[in-house]
Amino acid sequence: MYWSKLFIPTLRENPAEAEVVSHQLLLRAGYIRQLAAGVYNYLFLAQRSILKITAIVREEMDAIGAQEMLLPALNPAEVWQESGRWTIMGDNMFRLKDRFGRDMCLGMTHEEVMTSIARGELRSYKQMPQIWYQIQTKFRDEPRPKSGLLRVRQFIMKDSYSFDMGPEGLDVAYNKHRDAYCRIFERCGLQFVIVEADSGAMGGSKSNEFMVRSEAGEDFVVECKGCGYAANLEKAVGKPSAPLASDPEGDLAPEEFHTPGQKTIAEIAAFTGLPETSQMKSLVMAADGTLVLALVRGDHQLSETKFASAVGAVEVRPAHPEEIRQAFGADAGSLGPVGVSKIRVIADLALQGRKNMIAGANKNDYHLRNVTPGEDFKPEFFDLRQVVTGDACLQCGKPVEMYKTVEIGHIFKLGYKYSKSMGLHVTNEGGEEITPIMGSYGIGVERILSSAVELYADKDGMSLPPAIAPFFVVVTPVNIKAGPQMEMSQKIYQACKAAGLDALFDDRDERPGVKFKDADLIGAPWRVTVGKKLAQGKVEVVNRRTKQSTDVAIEDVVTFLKGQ
RNA sequence: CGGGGCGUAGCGCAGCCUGGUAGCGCACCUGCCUUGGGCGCAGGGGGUCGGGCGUUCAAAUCGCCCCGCCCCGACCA
Repeated sequence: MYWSKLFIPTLRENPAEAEVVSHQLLLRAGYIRQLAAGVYNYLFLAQRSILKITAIVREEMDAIGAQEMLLPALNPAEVWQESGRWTIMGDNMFRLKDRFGRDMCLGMTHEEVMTSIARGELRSYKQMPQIWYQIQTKFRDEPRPKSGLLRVRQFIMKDSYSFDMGPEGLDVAYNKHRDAYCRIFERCGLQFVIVEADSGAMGGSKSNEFMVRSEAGEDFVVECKGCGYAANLEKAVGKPSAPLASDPEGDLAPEEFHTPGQKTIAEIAAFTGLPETSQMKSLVMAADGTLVLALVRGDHQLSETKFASAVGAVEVRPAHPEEIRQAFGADAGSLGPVGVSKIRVIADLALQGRKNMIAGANKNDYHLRNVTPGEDFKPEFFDLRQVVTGDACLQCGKPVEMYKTVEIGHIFKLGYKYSKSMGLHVTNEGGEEITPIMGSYGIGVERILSSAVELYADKDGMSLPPAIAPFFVVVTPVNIKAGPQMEMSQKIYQACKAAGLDALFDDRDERPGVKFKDADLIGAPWRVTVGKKLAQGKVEVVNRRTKQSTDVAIEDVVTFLKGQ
C-alpha cells in the first residue's frame, strides 16, 4: 500500500487524556480515536493488527476442534433471568427496552446464549463433546473505563464454551484450551505467565489467567521464582512472616485497659510498645447485607476476595460506621471479637495457635490484652489474608515476588452452573439423562495489542511483534524527487509483496526525518531505506527494535527479510 | 458512586485570579526553498471559548445548574 493514499493520522504530541504508554502510542500512531468514555474507533492500523491477531486465534482454536459461530450481541432478558445473572450483573450490564417494552441487554459474555443453543439441540452422548467459540464485540458498562484499550465498555473477545459428559471430558477441553492459549500468545509475541485465579461471579471451580507483566495493568500477580508457583493476588497463598514478638506465656484472662484516642493498629502498637504482629485487626464487613466480623493479624490486610469466598457472599463491602456502632456499641478503632455473639466471627489462619494478643474491647477508648483465639472467642478459621512481597512460598519456602499485570486470557471450569439452571440435558450410553459439564474460555483481543505495545514500546514509539504488526516492513525512499530511489523503492516494495511480505511503501513527499519518525512510531518491525547507498547497489535494512542497520544488496533484500 | 482535575482552532497550551480587540507552538492551505531523523523563508485559512440560565453597559473571565473527558478510590465474567 502507498502511504500517501492512506489515513494514518499520526500525532507529534501526546494527547492530554492519555496516561498509559499503550494509550498514548495507539493515539499518536493513528491506530485509534476515542468516541466516548471506554468506546473507541479502531482505524486502519488497529484494524489490520486486530485482523492478524484474530487470524492467529482462529487457527489455534480450529486446531483444537473448536467451531466458530456468530451470536447476537442483542439478547433478550429471559436467558439472563434463567441463569440468574440478569440480577447479578447489576449496573455492569447495558440494558434497553424494545418498542414493545420488552427487556433486552447487550451481551457481556455468552454462556447463556451458548447454553440455550445447546439445550435446544444436544440430545445424545453421540453429539458430545462440543467446543463452540465466537470472536465478537462484548459490552460492559464499566464504572470506570480507563487506560486506553485496557479497560473499555465495548471490546472484542474470543470466547469459547465446552460441553462435556463429565469432569474427565472437561479436563480434556480445559487442557486443550490452555495449550492453545499458550500457542496463541507465543505466536503473538507476548511474554506471559499462567496464574491461578479466582472464579468470581462466573461460578465454577478451577480457573487460570494468562497475564502479561506491565505497570499499566490492574491485577497483581504473586510469583515464586523458586518453584514457579504463580497466582493472582486475589487467590495467592503464602506463609506469613513470624510475629515480631513472641506471645506472653500462660493461660491469661482478657484484661481491659484504657487507650484514650488510640484507634489505629500503629497507634496501639506505639501506645503498648508491642509490635503490630501482637494485635488482632477487627474488620466489620457486610456480606450480601449481613454483618460479619473478620480478624487478621495487625500487620496483615484482609483479602476481600478470600473473605467473599469464605462466607459465600457475592457482594462484599466494609460496614458503615452506623452499622458498626449499632452492632458493637463501639466505633471502628476499638472493636474486637470477645463477647460477640450475634455476629459471625471468622479469623485468618495466621491467628490460629496465637495467644494473649491485643484486640479492641468493643468499648470506645478501651482495648483488651491477653485475648486468645479459640478460648476467649471461637472463630471459624479461613485463609483471609492478602499475601505480601517477601512471604515464603508455601510450596518451596522461597520468598515470593509481586508485580502488576494485564489479564489477556482467562479459562474457567464452569461446572454445572449454566447447564443446570438453564436445563441442558443429554442422554448417556446407559439411556439416562445427565447434565453436561461446561467450561468457558476468554481472550481479550485488544488487550493483546495493548499489552504488546506496552511490552515493547521505546522512546520512538511502538515496536510490535511481526505477527501482529499492521505491516511487516516499510519501504522508504529518502528523497522521492530522486528518480532512481523512487523506482528502486517501488521495485523492492513489489518484490516484498510478491514474496508474501506485508509491505508499506512510504511514497509521501516528506522529509526523511518525518518518514523515519512515523515508521518508528507505528511500529513496523523492519524498514528498508533506499538512499545514497543505492549508487553501490545497496539499501539499508533497519530493525525497529534493535535499531540495528544492515547494508544489503538490492537483490538480497527479500531473502534477507524472509529469513527474519 | 466518593475525592481531585480539566473542557479556549485538528493536537498541545496561554489568557480567567483583577470583566472591555481571543492569542502562542505544532498541524493545515499557497508559493519558494530543501531532502539521511518531525528543515527554512514568506503569505493565508480556521474559534457557537463544552451547554444553559443569571449578574453586568459589557462575560472565555464572576455566580448557579447541566454535560463531557481524565486521574485516584470503590468496582472489575
